[in-house]
Amino acid sequence: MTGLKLISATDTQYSEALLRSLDAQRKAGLFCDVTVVVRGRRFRAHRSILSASSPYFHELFSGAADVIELNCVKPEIFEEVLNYVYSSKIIRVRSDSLKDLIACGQTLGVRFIANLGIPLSHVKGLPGLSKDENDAQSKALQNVEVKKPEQIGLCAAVGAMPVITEAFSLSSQKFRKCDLSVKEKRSASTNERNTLRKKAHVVTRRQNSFAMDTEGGKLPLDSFPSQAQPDSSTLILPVEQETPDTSTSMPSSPSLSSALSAGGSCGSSNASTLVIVVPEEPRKRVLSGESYEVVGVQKKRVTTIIEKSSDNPGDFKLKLTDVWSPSSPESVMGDENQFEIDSSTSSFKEIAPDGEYACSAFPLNDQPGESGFKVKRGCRSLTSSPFSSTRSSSGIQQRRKAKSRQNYYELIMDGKTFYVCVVCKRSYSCLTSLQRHFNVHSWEKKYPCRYCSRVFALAEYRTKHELQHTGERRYQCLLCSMFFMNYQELSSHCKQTHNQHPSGRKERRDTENHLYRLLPCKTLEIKNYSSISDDCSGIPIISEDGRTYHVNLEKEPIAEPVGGSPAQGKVLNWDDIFVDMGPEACTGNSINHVEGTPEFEFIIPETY
DNA sequence: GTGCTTCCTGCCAATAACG
DNA sequence: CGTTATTGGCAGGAAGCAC
Repeated sequence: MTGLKLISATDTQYSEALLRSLDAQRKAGLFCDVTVVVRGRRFRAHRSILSASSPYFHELFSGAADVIELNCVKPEIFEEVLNYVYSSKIIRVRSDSLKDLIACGQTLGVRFIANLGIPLSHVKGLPGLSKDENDAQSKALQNVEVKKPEQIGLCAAVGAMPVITEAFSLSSQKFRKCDLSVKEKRSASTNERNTLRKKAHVVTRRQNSFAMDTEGGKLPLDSFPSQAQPDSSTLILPVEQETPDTSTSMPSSPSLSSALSAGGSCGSSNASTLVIVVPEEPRKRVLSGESYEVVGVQKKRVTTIIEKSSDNPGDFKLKLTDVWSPSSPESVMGDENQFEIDSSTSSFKEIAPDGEYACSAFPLNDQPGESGFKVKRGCRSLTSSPFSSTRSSSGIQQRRKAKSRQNYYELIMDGKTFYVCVVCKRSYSCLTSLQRHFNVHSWEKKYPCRYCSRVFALAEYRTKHELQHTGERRYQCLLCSMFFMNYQELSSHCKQTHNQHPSGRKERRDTENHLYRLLPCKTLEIKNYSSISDDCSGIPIISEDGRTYHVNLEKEPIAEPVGGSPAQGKVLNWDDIFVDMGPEACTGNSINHVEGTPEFEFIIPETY
């Protein structure tokens, strides 16, 4: 029985290729079995595709309808929806049509399009979005034209549960209205939807297909449209994922149209550029070798209005970015796919370095075994393009990001990119800051103190902590020659004793005339920290999450400051380290380096 | 309220890894 | 060897906490 393994393989390009093939068939009129007539304009399509993408059509096609007349939307809007259904991309849309597009997506239950109208306010730390401003903006966004889920039938009681509303009713008179607590709040938008809905007329539809009962009834789980397995007897409105689980969390999506209309409410300046993060359903991926699933791998689609065209005020560009992101730091790396939509052209610009749409030319990850093949790094095709220069520079970034773990969302506002932690939604202007921060969540690396049992998530925390053990005072006030252990002590001293800022600055940006000097850190000259890794040598340590680590004390000896022989051949003694230790430096049980116990205490930050 | 400690994050330099 | 990615130190503010 040895040597037998179950092999799983996933063709990650299949779905993309299949969709392209179906789209080609649609455009060629091949095998189309349904016609949608929108204000006299006919659209041929495949019943199964529409029904799988839209609960609206699913209900309609539950009957025997071959021809559907749909007058509640504009033909050009429906064409965009249809393009999305067959390509997963929004190819071209004018900003003044976006509201209609979102409304159409909500009406038809096309989640991606409907979710374009979810507020920005859930992203923390954005400039100009303080707590109060966040609240204010949230309130402001509720007043704009975009219909948030709660405004169209989502009440607090149901939370993230899908809600049956009359949103998909073709004739609202035939159905009872939802008795929801937020009735008043949604009234305005509901009326608007009713207006749209009443315009709709279906030539053929299944009888009683829109019956619903929300009075005390348990609402069905939403599964549309990505995992379209709708209950044939109900219609389900796609709703925002509220308060996502941190393990599979995704930030709530900012509102495209809200931001468009709100304009300068986001940030200090009138925002001409903003980004929308639209989450999709977490996907499960099967890795080879063992038949286990990585749950929580997420695909984020970042939609960016790059700029408004100066020529046509109504035109804008959309940049869509797909980011496959593992929720776990041990998960596979993701890739990132971008393309840019230019409203003034019929084509879109690729920003990704891939020759094809990024997702088709670049597997979901390049780890062997994931999909049966491996894309060698740097070998992705770079086809000639009029935007080659842009592609080149962004391609570098793409490759960087692809190499790094994608534990973030990108958020672009006013041309500035922010990186949002998928766990805590903090935003960072520097990707390195976020990557460093993420270890607070993942604890992928652990930084144990050499003198006690504490372990830190950041190397800097450990360094500062160890300075307390050694008592080294590196900060010297130049006015009174006193030494201090850290900047905070120095700063406090300068302000209290000398009534000056330690930088000696007159202005905030003045970096000259420091009132202190910083001595080299002797503590850190004792190199080769012990580290925790997955190496099987060394002392095994079982962390609180049940994983086993090994501390290699042979390779990375625990420092022995007293008479020890530090690495790198430099002999240090306490006189080299201590400036003025004093009795208080050894208080408590902080120093136990003699024992060198490998049983670390994991210090979980409160913010974790 | 005050003082101390810890945490956070933009910025930057050093180092490692890669092609 | 040049470029890119990673790591970690520093500044300085904010938050938390004890008193």
